[in-house]
Amino acid sequence: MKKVDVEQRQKKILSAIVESYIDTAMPVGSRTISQRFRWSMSPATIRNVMADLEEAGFITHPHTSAGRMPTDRGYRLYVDTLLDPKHLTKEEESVINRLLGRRFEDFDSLMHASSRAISMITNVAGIVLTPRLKRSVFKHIELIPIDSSRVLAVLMTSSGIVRNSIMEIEDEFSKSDLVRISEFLNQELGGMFLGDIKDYLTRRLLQEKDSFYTFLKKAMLVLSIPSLLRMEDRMYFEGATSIMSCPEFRDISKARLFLKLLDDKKEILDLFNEDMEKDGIKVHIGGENAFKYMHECTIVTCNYKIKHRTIGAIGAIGPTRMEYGKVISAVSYLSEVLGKALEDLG
Amino acid sequence: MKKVDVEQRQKKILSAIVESYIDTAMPVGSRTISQRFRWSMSPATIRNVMADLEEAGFITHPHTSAGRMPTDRGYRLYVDTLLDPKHLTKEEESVINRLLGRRFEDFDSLMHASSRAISMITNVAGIVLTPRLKRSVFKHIELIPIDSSRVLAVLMTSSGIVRNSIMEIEDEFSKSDLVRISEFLNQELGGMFLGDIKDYLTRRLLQEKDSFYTFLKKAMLVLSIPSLLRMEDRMYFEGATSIMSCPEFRDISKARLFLKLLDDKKEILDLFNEDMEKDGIKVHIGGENAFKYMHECTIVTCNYKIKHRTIGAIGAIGPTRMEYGKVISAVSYLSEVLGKALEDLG
DNA sequence: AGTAGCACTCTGGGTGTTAGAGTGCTAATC
DNA sequence: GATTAGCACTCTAACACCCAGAGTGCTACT
Repeated sequence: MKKVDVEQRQKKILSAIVESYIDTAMPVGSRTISQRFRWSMSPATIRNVMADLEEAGFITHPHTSAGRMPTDRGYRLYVDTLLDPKHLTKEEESVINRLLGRRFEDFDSLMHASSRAISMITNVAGIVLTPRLKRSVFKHIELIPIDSSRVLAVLMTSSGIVRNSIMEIEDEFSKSDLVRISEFLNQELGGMFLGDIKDYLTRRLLQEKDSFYTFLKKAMLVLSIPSLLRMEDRMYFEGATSIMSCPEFRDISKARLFLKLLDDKKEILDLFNEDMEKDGIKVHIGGENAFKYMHECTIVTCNYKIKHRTIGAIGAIGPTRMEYGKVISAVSYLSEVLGKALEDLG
Repeated sequence: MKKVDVEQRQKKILSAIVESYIDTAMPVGSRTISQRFRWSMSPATIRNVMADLEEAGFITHPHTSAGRMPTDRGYRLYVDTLLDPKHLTKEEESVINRLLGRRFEDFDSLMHASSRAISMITNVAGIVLTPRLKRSVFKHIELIPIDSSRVLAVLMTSSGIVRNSIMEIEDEFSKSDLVRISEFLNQELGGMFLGDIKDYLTRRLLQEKDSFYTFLKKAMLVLSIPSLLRMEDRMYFEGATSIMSCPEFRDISKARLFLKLLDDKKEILDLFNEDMEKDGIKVHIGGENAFKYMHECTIVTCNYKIKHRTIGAIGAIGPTRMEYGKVISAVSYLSEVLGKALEDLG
């Protein structure tokens, strides 16, 4: 890898190219730049600089007589060092406030609203991951007998997520069992991360004997209800339409590929989950993504927190040619708003 | 409106045109038909018949020297009287069984699986509406105090839908209130349709006095928790990708319109809700739809039932040129499967 | 170092042409 | 009288072709 030492003027011009290209989706020529921007340099000079930039791998041209466009590396440099932090405009903030300002009484619509807000502001697709259950804190469980063979279990986390599931029981629980079990669980597990519970109970189990042992066993059975503690992987998604108006999707097969990517949620999920480990905005540009379908996309993610603890992720996905400044600030801002809204909800 | 009296041979040929067009997406000429089908008629004869069919409004041609393609009216006649009921193939049934054969412990994935099944079999988009809450029967309500100012309400219907919501209370409920209220509601409302509850309680309210009056008021307050009894209008949707491979969406602007239609769920929802009133398969072809964005689409819907009572709807949406036979049988079959699965789930 | 000039290259849009598919009509045939 | 063959006509889709315009790279000049 060559050392990256791009002097001031080159940076300026790269910036100009990236921004112009993001704006128009057309390869930009030396003339355009020398006109569009004030600092006086003749097209010829700019051409020389461009040649350097091209050699360094920051830009290419699709054919000899075309203007230049950024490569992934070009975008990368731009995002990392050239992009001046953009603030959301008044209108954009008002969009967010309109969509997220009200008090949400349910979870689902909050998620929807968030992803919609991203897509509306940035014109790329917005994605919101539900808070990871395993990162949530146990608050309360309630076991409600429905009939002789079934129990409704309701689990609540301290961040206000409520999950419920109906559970078949085959005589193994008496009514008093249920009461004791829920009391036990509520006492023992309060404040514990859901992800840690299983281990904890297993450890306890090894220490106990006889009657309490079987009791504990039953209690664990309750928590093993698949859909109750299953690590939720839902993904809220909005904006497939608006993204289709990008000129890059003029070619229908490209559009189809993109839609396919969105369909195949697993890969996206993995990426988000991985990113969640780190704090702040993460940007994955085109070929940097391992997954081949993402090679023409950029994905921006950001974790969101409840009470200073990362609990989920939010992001945007669109063509490499996206308005990085706007997308990054929108995602970043919304991650905060969402966190707050979730705290309120809980 | 002309009287529709299309003699046998015309019907046969219309059928052939529709089927061939559905198959190839190309206007079909007289030669094609005379070759593709065995009954021996010369292209010339067929042309004459075609001219009649065209005059009657069942087919058109895009320009003089092109073959014929069905009009909406043509499709309509085909669907209503010419289509022989198609059975799903072994593979198709196995797709359904694979996707829906297992026992679902949660509602969400069942809905997803159903819409996915439709889209996989038919190659058009599958849509499933969640069971309408107002058509569901009250089974049980549980009020769980969370802290001094909040209560978690969990509502269960006899079809196994569980809805929960957190409710702010400002001192108006004591703990014993909550117990009494839930006992009261559970006794009084069992077996009642959720849609009828509000009226019922209001009527009761008028008859009562004093202390019981205020009690009832409180009870009603509980049930008015917006997200608890809000008539759920969620829609599960699958198959935007596969539908994009239809040749009609070669033109990106058409594709965009279609995606827009899918985005704007309200119109679709209205249609489904209306259709739910009637039993069985409903087919809306192109221009028959009131909503302009649907003019190039066909929507097939079918109600589904739990214990012989219609509770929701399922359907498919795609370009007018869809495989009507397959779509209709798939939707119809899945409505039954889904109903059964929901009964199991409950 | 920066710039002007120039030859060169490549694309995209427009035009012209043609083969082929399909029709409608008329006249011949069963 | 219904069917068919034949023929003139029409329209499209595909291809070749050309040309203006945009943009480059290089060289020579300031």
